[in-house]
Amino acid sequence: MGDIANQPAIAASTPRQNHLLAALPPKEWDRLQAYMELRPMPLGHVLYESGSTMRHVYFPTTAIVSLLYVMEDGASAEIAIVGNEGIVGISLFMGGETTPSRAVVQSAGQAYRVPGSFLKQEFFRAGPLQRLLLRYTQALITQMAQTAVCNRHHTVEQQLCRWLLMSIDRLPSNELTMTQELIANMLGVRREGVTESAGKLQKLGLISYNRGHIVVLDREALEAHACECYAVVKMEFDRLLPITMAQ
Amino acid sequence: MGDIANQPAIAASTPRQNHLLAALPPKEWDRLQAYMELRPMPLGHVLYESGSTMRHVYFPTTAIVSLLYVMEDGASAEIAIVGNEGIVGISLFMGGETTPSRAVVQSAGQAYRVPGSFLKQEFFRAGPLQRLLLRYTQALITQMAQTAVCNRHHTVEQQLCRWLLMSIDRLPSNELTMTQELIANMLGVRREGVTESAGKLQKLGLISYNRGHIVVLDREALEAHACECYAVVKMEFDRLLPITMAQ
DNA sequence: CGGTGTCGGTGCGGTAGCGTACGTTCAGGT
DNA sequence: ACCTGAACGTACGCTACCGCACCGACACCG
Repeated sequence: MGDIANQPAIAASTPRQNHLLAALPPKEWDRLQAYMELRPMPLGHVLYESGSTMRHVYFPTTAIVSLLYVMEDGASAEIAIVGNEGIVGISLFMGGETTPSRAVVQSAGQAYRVPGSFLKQEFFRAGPLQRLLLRYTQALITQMAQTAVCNRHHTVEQQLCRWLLMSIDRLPSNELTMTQELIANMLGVRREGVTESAGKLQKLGLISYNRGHIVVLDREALEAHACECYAVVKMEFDRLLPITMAQ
Repeated sequence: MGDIANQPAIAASTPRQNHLLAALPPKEWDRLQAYMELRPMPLGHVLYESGSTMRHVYFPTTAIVSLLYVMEDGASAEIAIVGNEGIVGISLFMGGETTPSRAVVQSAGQAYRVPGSFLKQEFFRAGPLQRLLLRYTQALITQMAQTAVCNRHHTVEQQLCRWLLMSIDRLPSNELTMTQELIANMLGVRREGVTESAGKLQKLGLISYNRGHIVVLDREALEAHACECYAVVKMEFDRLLPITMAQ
């Protein structure tokens, strides 16, 4: 549709599409810029494996990355989701270097890559970058906490609504490319459960989907259908990271 | 039993019982000491209400604090658990000042209280204290992430085992005072569910309980009964915070 | 000593989601 | 044009857990 109009040329990302990068003051920004490298993020690409040492951090612009925990028996569950509002690889500056979870590209796009050692060095200047990253980390913590609550108390249908909303919030349009099987992996439920819930949402006219292509038709109704978890996390992100500057 | 021998007098806490405080170098420690105040932590006491501004942080010594999310309909779920290995109130130095969750004393004891403004100031010296707190925060993140996974995939019985293990890890003995009703609130399940699982564990000889008094009889078997989540979190805490110094 | 409230045990119908299995529809390749 | 495989639909028995209701046991208190 209007995608081409919205994204001139082949939509080469600009760093400022990432909200964290956009919020940096000029001086911090200048130092960082030299080390940034734009990288393609194909669907399914694994940025970090569980327990592996991280060498880079990533600032997504158009890509969406899922933080996923994979259990011994192969079952999985999404811990959090990171798009152009955030950064992948917080454990680098938090001090642990690794995490027990996996970072995998959930929606193809692009991200800026920065060497971990350099970001760490910048982080410990204890300036605006540090404050920004810490605030983001707190927002991420809220998201994880709410995921725990949601997993405990809410139905698959509610969780699907939340997940769809969180995803399109991180994309330029109201469409996303994602099979029901993949969504099931993220939510940690059966594929059939997603089929059923998605079918229900389609019948209600909230979404339409077709072979891995999902369009959100009625965003407001979808919000009404979701559990409170979506709103709680969104409000907390807006509160902690009000710097929703030039996209 | 040997409790009296282990805890001379009425067990007045010493600051170094908290692992984070114990790990501080002398200089940091000296600055902090003047601002610390030992506080009793009665069962059920609410340290922070969801969304309220935090004025202090707490370093538990003998108390255990639960980070609990309470939903609109009154249902609840534990997000994480903090004992003498940690600190309550990370959002103060992370930058958000508040969180959408509640901190409530799950096991009575004591904690050292420090004014938030002072801790924040110390944190931004970007020295050992900062590094320590950030590492702890990452460990906490792992705990929350694993809670999300556990809520998704594991049975009440497995979760109960995990919860018991995490609790006694933070206490000097293998006993804890906790009704099944309270445990149910923490796990976000029905009281009857806890009754059933606890009864099973008792029949197996892993624990014994009586009117709010639980004794872990066979720790190893309990670990074997728990899901992998317990071990994952424990290993991550040990890795990130190896400073398990003088208790 | 008996009353009252907390704590725990049990039972029963209802249901969301699981595991499994098998079908259908569509896209893309040779 | 056909074949293959990916994506989605449907159905069935099963289990864990919920909501509710009720009851017994013990502890503390007047």
